[in-house]
Amino acid sequence: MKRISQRDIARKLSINVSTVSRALRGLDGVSAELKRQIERLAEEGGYRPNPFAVSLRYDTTHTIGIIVPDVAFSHNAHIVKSIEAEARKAGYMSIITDSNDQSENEKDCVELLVNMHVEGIIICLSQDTIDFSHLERLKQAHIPVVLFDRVADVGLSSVIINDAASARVATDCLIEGGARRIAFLGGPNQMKQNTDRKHGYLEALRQHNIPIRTELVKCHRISFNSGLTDTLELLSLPEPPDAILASHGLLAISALQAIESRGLRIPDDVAVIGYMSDWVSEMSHPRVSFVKQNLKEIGIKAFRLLLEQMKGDDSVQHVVVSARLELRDSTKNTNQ
Amino acid sequence: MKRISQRDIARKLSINVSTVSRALRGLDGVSAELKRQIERLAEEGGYRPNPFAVSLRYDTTHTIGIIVPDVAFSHNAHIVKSIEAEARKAGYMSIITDSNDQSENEKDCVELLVNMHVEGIIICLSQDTIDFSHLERLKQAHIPVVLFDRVADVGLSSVIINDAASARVATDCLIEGGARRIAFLGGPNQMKQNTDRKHGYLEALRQHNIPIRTELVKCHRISFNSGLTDTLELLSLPEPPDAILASHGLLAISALQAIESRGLRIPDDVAVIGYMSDWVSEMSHPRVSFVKQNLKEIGIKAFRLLLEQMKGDDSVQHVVVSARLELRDSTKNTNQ
DNA sequence: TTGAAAGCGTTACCAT
DNA sequence: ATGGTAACGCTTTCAA
Repeated sequence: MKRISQRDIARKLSINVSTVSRALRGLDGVSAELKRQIERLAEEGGYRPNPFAVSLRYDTTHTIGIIVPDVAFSHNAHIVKSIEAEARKAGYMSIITDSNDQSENEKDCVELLVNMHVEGIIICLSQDTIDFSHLERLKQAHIPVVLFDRVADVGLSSVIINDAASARVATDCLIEGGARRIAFLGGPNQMKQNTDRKHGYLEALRQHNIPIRTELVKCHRISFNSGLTDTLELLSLPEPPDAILASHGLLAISALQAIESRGLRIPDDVAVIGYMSDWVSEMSHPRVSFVKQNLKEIGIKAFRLLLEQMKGDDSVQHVVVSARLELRDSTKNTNQ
Repeated sequence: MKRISQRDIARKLSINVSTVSRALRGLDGVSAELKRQIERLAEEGGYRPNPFAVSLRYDTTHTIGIIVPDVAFSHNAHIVKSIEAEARKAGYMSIITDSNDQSENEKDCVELLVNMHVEGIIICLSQDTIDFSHLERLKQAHIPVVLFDRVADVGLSSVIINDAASARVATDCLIEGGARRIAFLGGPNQMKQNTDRKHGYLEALRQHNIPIRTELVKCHRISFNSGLTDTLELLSLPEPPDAILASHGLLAISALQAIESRGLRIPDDVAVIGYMSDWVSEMSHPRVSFVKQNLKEIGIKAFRLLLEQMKGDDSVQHVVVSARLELRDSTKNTNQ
């Protein structure tokens, strides 16, 4: 019930706490005999150092904070898991918070983590974040921050994938498969991630001299329903698309359903490529060809960047983890 | 950079820390004028109470621990999210740990959380946990524990769904759809959850006077691959099943793929019902009829049970959150 | 209304 | 080899 402390052990042996402290940490300056006794009592009493006392003493919490839009979404969950594992290895605890993809909550998460005295924060921004004052405040307070996936140009270190290039490659692939009217299903335009991917898509069209049709570009709030609505609209166009590049797993899955609901075949009538996790692609039907992101690597890199900052390095670094196209059954190509 | 403390404020105003403490907490015994000054300095300096000092003082951490087999799996992620939200409302931080569905790691997680001095732990056991000594130790240490989903008869409070009944209803549904050779795809038999569901399944068969065929019951380690292997084996039987009840999302999805790979139709050749989250069912193809579990409710109930214990109530309670069948496209029935 | 001091558990430093 | 003490930031109790 009540936890045993060094003082308790000291009292039982009629010795001083400082001796207990030394013994328990294996420092010398304690006779072998006494050390044995102390260790036995600690063992019996189930002694655990009180991490709060230690934190207080050293003025260091060995804790980091993580903010994601939705931990329950496969992509984020895997990255969080990876960050957590890497942090643990380095002796850091992780506090995971969820912004529900809303900027409002995101600010609360920052507040919470700052209050908890975390030593650093890793953030994937909400899709509606346009005001970065909370990030500015972190910077001013010299709290290490690393952004990943959804980043912003605010002078903070970041880990992203090669968004533009991967979108270009994906679009190339669709073109090679014979598609000429390729739609882009993305998120809000304030997201740099989205504009980068869109630019990659547009660049591929340009290189192949395919005219850009603005009605084929749908950039709204990312959600299953908006993906469904947008795709149905696309399919109702006088000249509907023969391929869709979806920049988020939710959008890709909703596109699949919309296409199927219209009785169209994938990939014959409409080909699809999406950004998603292996598991979501594996589960989809037909299995969606996807931009495979090394989620584990993203997590590892993000934590390492944070660690450097926490150790005093104040350089701003941008890491790009390259993603590659994985062909499954929603595209016509079979090469690679 | 350096954080401002009450002492800093006190020094600037040449007053005592205790006065600052009282002012900042809105206790009376501080003149309005002085209080104003203190609050202004606190505001300016971005003062935050040091949670470690507070924890040390009150001997209370306001922190709970959560252990799940895999946070990246939709079902668990949603429950964790719910627990976390409910805990936050009550002023508790959550430390989320992942056992990777291995008993070995699960013990490490318990160790970690105990070291962190969490006030209570909510656990979903690993599928291979057969030794409960770590739970026993928690009980002896009077650390509040609540099990959910995968529980054990070790005298600890728990939150589960109506496993047996839901499996019986699901099996009934398959029978009503015309199935006579129904397979059960489950997890290891040491899991009470699994045996309960299996019993529900068997009971339904018995009630309908359908002979029990042991070759149709596959209870192995839960994984995508084992689900695939088991289903392929089932389909290779001289008399293959005409329906499958899968007790886990991974197993259901792998069954779908196995069935499809054999060129069989769902639900006409083989009907399927699975235990899974809404999102996994929604994403599957055909959309799997599923036992819908109120994940949010499970999380809320689990935390509330824990909270009661943390407040001193030492009664062991077992809560059942009832799940219901949701029909989609992998079964022939259209009623309900 | 304000101050002084003790204490939470731990560690570092200095003394013995 | 061991003890004593101060300090981390905060709250509480008692005294002024």
